[in-house]
Amino acid sequence: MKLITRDADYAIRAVCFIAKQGTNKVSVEELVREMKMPRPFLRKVLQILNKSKILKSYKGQGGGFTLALSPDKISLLGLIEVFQGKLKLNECTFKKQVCPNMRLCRVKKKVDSIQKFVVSELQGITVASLLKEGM
Amino acid sequence: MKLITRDADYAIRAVCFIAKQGTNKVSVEELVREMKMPRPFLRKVLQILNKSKILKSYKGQGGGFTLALSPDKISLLGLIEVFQGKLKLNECTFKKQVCPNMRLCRVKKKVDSIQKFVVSELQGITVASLLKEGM
DNA sequence: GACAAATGACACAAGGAGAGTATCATATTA
DNA sequence: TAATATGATACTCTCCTTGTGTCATTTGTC
Repeated sequence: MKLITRDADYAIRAVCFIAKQGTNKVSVEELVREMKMPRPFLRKVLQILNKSKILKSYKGQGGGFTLALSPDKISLLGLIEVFQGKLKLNECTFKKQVCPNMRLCRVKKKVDSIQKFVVSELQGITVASLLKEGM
Repeated sequence: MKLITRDADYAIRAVCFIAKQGTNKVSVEELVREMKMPRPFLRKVLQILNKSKILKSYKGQGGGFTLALSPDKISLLGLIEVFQGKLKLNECTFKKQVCPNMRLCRVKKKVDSIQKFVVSELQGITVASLLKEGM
């Protein structure tokens, strides 16, 4: 059970690195050298981050990526959800057909509260806060 | 991201039902009728619960399953870990080769603390507590 | 003892998700 | 216009989830 999948993990590291470079564009080449990730996979990750408007991309010679948002506006939760969809620990594997008492289900209620905690924790961690402590 | 996989979910419901029947043996037939789970899959789930000494099985005519432990000794965490292995949210997808600063990694630290919370919450929910509130 | 009724032990299979690759199209700028 | 970036997209490979199916073994009843 992974809370953070590989692509999300790559994304976190890449975004932190890009954030550190400020307004300087960072190319895929640079990231590959620096972080030793598989090039094609990283490219896909960056493209997704671009589409979801967390990064801004520049094509052509001298192109690359910069942040599209300020580092304190990018949370771990946000990055995770870009790749894994909305964080849901509480989805019942049985839909209505099997489990008629969804509202009363104590298991679901407990998992709901766990989920709330996890979401709020992940929301509180921003790229800015990660950089501050020297990642 | 599922916290509780399907087999663990089946297990929780089956164990609760069996617990309600006290010392009476419960057969697969009965469980299938009652809970509408696929028969062969449920059989597998029950066999696993038997092997991990949460249930006790009785072969032959009139056989079935009873609890091997008292309901307050069976936690949600225990049931989940039988099927999904030790609950670990905090395993870094990068081992040492890529991520040299495992100890300093703030992401890992945060996830560690989230994991501790989740584990302790799930440990606190027992079959006894589920039954008390009328599952 | 024979038979029926239960569980035990496996081996197999379909489907999807995670992780990664490969190729061509498009934009930029020197 | 050629070189250098990213964009779009389709494909592969493997493992995990969610099952199914078959035969063996045990046990209670007639």
